[in-house]
Amino acid sequence: MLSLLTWNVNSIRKRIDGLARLAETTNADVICLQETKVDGHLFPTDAMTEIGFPYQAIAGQPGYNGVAILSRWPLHDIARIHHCERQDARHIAATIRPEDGAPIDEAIQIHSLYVPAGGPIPDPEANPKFAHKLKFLDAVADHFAGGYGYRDPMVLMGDFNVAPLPADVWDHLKLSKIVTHTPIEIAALERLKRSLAFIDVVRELIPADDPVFTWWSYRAADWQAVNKGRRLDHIWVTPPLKAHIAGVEVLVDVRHWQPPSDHVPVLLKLGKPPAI
DNA sequence: ATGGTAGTGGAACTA
Repeated sequence: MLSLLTWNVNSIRKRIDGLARLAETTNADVICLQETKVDGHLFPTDAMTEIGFPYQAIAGQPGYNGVAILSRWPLHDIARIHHCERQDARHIAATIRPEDGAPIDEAIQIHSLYVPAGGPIPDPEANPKFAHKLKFLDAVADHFAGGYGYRDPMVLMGDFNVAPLPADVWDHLKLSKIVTHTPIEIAALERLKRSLAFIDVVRELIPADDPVFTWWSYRAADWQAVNKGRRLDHIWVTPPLKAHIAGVEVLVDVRHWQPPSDHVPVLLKLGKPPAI
């Protein structure tokens, strides 16, 4: 069994205790992080090694963005990927291999992705941040379509900043013109999904009509009572891994841990496919 | 249509 977890930490330096607790409670083999908000030389390398993740692929910048992959197993072919002619640290990939002892049959490529939030106005003409978000989603789709095949075992996880289904937000009608849930973004996310025939693991196991949220704004005093959440964080796999999906969990309780990120982790367990 | 909070870095920006 291989456990992979994704979490937008909103500053890794504020979430070291939370990551230690997650390492203990989930036995994750691999953790993909987004919004580490730290440049490389200030990344808490030693702290992450101490909690069980000596292998680290990091891409950082001061103050904003920042992605990483932490692993109990060696990481190969680390790639810091840039889109839209920017140097933003939003996409990093690495491969784990069975010959290193990882509990997998074949090498798996793992991607940690942080899609731009897109600003408040859902109009690419009026809002350059929203235009960037749409272009970024297309660029990632082109990157996958051009450089990989859907037969490659791959896990793509991270903060995609889009809640595609009606049950991925607290009120579909109220949010249909709100950035993260507009039709134009959802269409761009669907194009990305089709680039490698990705499978949305959470919706593979949880009925499409069941509300699932991974993010609650900091600005609600009692986030749980109000429960105005959205499913912005996702785990997708390519078709070869579909039969290996052994479980998925949104760790909602982590939103209570102090001090909290506004996002919660999502956990995927991959096992051997059932014998036929 | 506004404001509510968190984080970085030490003001203004991003989310």
